[in-house]
Amino acid sequence: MSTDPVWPEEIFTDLDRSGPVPLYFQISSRLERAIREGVIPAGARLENEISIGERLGLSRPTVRRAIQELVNKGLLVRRRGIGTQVVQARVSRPVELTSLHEDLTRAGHRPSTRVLSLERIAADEHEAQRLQVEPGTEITRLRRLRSTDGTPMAVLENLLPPEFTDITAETLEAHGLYELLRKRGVTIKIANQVIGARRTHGDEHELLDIPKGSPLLTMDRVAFDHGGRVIEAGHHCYRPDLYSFETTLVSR
Amino acid sequence: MSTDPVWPEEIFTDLDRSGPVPLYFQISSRLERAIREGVIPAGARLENEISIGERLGLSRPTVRRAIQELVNKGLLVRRRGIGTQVVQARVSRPVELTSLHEDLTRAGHRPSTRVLSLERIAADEHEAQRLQVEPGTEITRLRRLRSTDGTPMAVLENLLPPEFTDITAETLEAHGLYELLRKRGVTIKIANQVIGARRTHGDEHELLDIPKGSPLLTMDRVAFDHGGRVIEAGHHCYRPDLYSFETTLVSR
DNA sequence: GAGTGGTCTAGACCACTGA
DNA sequence: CAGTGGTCTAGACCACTCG
Repeated sequence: MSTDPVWPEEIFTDLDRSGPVPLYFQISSRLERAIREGVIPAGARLENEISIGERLGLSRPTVRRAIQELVNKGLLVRRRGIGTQVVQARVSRPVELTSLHEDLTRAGHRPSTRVLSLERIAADEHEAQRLQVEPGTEITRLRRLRSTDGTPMAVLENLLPPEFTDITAETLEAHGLYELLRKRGVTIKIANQVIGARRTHGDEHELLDIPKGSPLLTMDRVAFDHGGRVIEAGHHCYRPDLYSFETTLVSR
Repeated sequence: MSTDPVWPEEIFTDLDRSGPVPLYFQISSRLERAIREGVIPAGARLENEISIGERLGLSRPTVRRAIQELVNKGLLVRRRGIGTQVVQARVSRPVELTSLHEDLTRAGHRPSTRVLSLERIAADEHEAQRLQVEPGTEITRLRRLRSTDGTPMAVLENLLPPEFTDITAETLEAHGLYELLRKRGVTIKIANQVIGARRTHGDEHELLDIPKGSPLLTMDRVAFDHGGRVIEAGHHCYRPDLYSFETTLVSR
């Protein structure tokens, strides 16, 4: 009890018990902001779960769940018999279920997209397998060039199942694929990703303005809805000098 | 209630209420095995949480926690008002807080390691910053070649802080770095990773038996203990035809 | 021994879904 | 409407760490 594991009271004013936002989420998001802004410094110890609950008028499981969220994000470390501490390590944004377009916008950049091709085709064997449809099914094949602040950054190739054959190039140049899918009520529940590297093929070096045969960082993704249906299958390649994948791993 | 969301009773026999293994973990791990082995098929619906609890003599929060584990792993999908279903999509192993050596062993391969160099040096500015020590501190610099079934696969460069200056090349050729650290009671709590790509430098193409200037998949990692101290900083490069990073992402 | 997080119980009310 | 998961409460006992 020599150290004072407290924080400014005002972090947790105005908890809304009637609205739709869960209490544990209100707690964890405010706590996260306070940590990221340095209001609660790295290495600081939190109060124990029970007294936090008493101060806020919450039960221990609710407080505990809020803290668990930040433990999972790698912002806090809990140790039995010791307490809860703010992590010293700089935390990077995890690989999330978001699109490149959204990642860039959030990072303060202004992404732009050029649709290189947008075709409705009959799926060949390989494409049909990726989308889990019958070969010959009419699907959408899409190829885009994504730039950031005017610099070409990635070539995005995507396959879409039959239900999305009405997407137009104009909307794609303005809005990012995932944003369009969400607007149609399509929810991505799970995605499998494989990250790798290879040389440029075909016209990729011209599109990305790099030497022919240069290394590319690649990401292959298949996204599923709640029923296990494939929503989208993508093969993306990035200029490795402009893009990389960051993750924070937390031991369980 | 038309579908019968049940499973073989024998999955959950022999729950151990006195041992050190939490009940929720016993449930989730057995359930995971049953799903991975196909005993519970993809798309099957689970019973609701309350009746599972009654059948097993457990409270709802305990059952719920077990299910949540598998939702987080991407094996189950829960929807309010609907129920819980086994995911249809094939699930890949997530990027975990494990070493390459352990990943390979678990995948049934026989990794071998050649220690290329193992030096105790005074940290230059850049190395000191990565390990978060003072420049000039005596650290360990380590360079290894990791092969699988005889084929060279990755060049692993690591920096270790002063407390590990007594590690020998012999133990490193047999045991993998993380295994050695764990044996000394060192626990890695958090790691930041950046995955990227670049050309080969220096002698890397010779070591990996690929053309000079070929693409490499790279991973930079800094691992921390519970107190935020750096345990290890690594720069690894992999032959992209032999290695890639797989992840399953689950929407929150 | 005092204090911490880890686990577990037995209820409760609500929001959402489908028939 | 009944059934589902999402949230929340108010306790309890335990294992672990430290002084």
